[in-house]
Amino acid sequence: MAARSKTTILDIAREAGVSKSTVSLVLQGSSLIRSDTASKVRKAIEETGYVYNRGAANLRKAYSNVIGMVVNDLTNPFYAELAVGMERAFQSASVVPFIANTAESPVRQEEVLKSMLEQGVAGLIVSPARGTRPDAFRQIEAAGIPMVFAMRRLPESRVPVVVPDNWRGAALAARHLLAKGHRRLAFLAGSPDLVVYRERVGGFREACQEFGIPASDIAVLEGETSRKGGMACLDRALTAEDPPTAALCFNDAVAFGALLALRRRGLEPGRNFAVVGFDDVAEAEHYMPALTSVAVDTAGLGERAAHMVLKMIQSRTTRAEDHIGAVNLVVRESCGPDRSSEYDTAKHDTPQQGAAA
Amino acid sequence: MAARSKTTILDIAREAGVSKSTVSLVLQGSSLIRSDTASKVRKAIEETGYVYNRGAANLRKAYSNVIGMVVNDLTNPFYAELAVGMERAFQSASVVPFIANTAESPVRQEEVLKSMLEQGVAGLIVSPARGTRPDAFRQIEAAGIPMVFAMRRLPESRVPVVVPDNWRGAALAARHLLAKGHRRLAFLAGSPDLVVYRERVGGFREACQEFGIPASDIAVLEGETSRKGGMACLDRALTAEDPPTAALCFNDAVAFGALLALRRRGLEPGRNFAVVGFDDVAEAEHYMPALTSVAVDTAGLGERAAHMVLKMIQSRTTRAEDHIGAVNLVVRESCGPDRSSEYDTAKHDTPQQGAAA
DNA sequence: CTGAAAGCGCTTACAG
DNA sequence: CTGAAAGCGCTTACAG
Repeated sequence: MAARSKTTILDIAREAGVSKSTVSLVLQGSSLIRSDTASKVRKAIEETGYVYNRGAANLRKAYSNVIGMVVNDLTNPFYAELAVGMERAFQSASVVPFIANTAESPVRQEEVLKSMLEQGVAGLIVSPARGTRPDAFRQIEAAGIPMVFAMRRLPESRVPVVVPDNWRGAALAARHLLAKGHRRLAFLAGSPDLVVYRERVGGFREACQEFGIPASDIAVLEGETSRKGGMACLDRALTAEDPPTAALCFNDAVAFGALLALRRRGLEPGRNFAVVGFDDVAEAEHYMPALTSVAVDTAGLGERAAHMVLKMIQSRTTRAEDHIGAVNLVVRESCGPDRSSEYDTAKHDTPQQGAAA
Repeated sequence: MAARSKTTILDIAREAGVSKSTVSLVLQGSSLIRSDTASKVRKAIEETGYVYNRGAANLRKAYSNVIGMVVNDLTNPFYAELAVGMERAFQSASVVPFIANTAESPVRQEEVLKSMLEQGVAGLIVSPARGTRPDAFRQIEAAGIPMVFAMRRLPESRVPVVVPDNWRGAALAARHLLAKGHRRLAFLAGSPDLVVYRERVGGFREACQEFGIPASDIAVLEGETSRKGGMACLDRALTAEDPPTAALCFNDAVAFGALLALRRRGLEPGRNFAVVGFDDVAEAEHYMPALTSVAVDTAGLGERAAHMVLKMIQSRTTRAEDHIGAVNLVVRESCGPDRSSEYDTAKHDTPQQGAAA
């Protein structure tokens, strides 16, 4: 009801019997102010219910304490976990992260970016929407605002990225399948417009090659990177004349879809067909069967990205070294009997031989 | 690299050969400006890469176009869906929603709220963190900032809320179970510090009473409202001496946990034990077995909340009428053979009789 | 239709 | 240690 309170530092200066400069100084925790003066001021602040106007301060100081995170699909638990990691890192630094969702729309992304720019963000973490044009970030870059890409990179961009080691993760997963004796493999869902996809397929192909699998024995099926896409891809894979016996999925959502499609066809995942996911979202562990997946330490990557922008802001640069996060394969039940072992990056530098059935 | 570009309206005024008032006017789309003057100005804006400084504008105009959404757990897909609904509504109005996550921590919530306040938000949508103190929003209220609570309400608060009809949803679900012949029921997870919990348990109890079930035959088990909590609660329920045959779960996450625990004990959900969830998150449909759940139209509720604040801001009030959203039971497989019917609110105003087995 | 002037709430040299 | 003054980038009456 009350009209928006308009208490300003001038009011509290009057209240405390000092000048507004003094108030400003105590607000900033300056050591120039005598402690009894400071507490007098703080008392006045308390009593009047004064609210600091950060916008006015930023206008004068010419920098802000808000950092934007723009995420391509908040509905995917994966990105929510990423956001949580970023927030954790920002919490200690006294910056406020604001999250915005683009729902995988480049148009929406443009609006969101413009808002953030106008709002005067000090830095940006973005996971670009699918189909983002190369010049979508031109204005941000022209303004010299520190930015890092998380989880996704743009083909020819010089913006620093924080991504998992997609290539190796996929290779790890494929080797696992190959070591279990599978010789006809499929890669399910995704499409080449995503760099991630190209990396994952690359690792997958490399591993197959190491095991001497002819290219004709592997199926790379494009499709939506969702549960639905996974179902569709699996169905397509199985209708081939010489169908695969195992699949590496673009991500966990796709894997869940594949598992479901298998069940619908009366096949038992892990027995009749092996599936591996990618990302290792929280749900993977509790799925039925529990999903073997490539863990990427999502929240850790989020934190990393956060620290990266923070550092860039501090050192006034828009460049930084890419961070490629370690991955490891978490073996559960979706590829057959649980051998209760975790294959990690280190152990899998080289392909596992001699495990062909 | 480039230092933050400092182009101001004064620069573009000079560039276009007009006064800065004129520039400001075209920026606001005023019809006072002749169209050729306007296009001259727009051209200058284009060329200089000018970025509107919304902070400065807000300072002068004394209002802002940002609305804060503070959410208690972004990791729960349910809240992500809610956020998506809100964003959809804001997209048309030219306001920018900024999402912040409190991770169910009242301390974090306080920080976030303070930030939003200092940032000068025009309005707020919040889903209060668990354990929020009654006076947590005092400062927001004192400042007269329009605010609505979404999904959760605080015991004695006068802040308008947008929530689903928890009571009826729970009653619907319980009647479904009772109509299928179950006579020993359990309510799984949650705790009375959440108003939602009290409402859902209330509806559950009411339905049981309608069917003449003695209070001694129903078990209300408190617990964490997560997958893990669901597993624990189900285990506890089944170790009772006269165990229940069906359970209504606090939410879908709990239900997924219960389903899993059932499987672990060698029981088949839907055959040996019936379970119903609450919220009907996207995953419910694709679960194994597909989960019968109370649908609450999450995104719709989010939109509703968004429109509510928008309207409050416009009419300069902090009061509005509560919105209690309709619910309906989506019957799938987790309570036994799919009868491929949907029970909706209307059909279930009264309990279903005569279906006892 | 357009320009000159004041002011939003803060911070920052600059004196004292 | 504290006060008076200028200025951050915009908008808004007010003249013309």
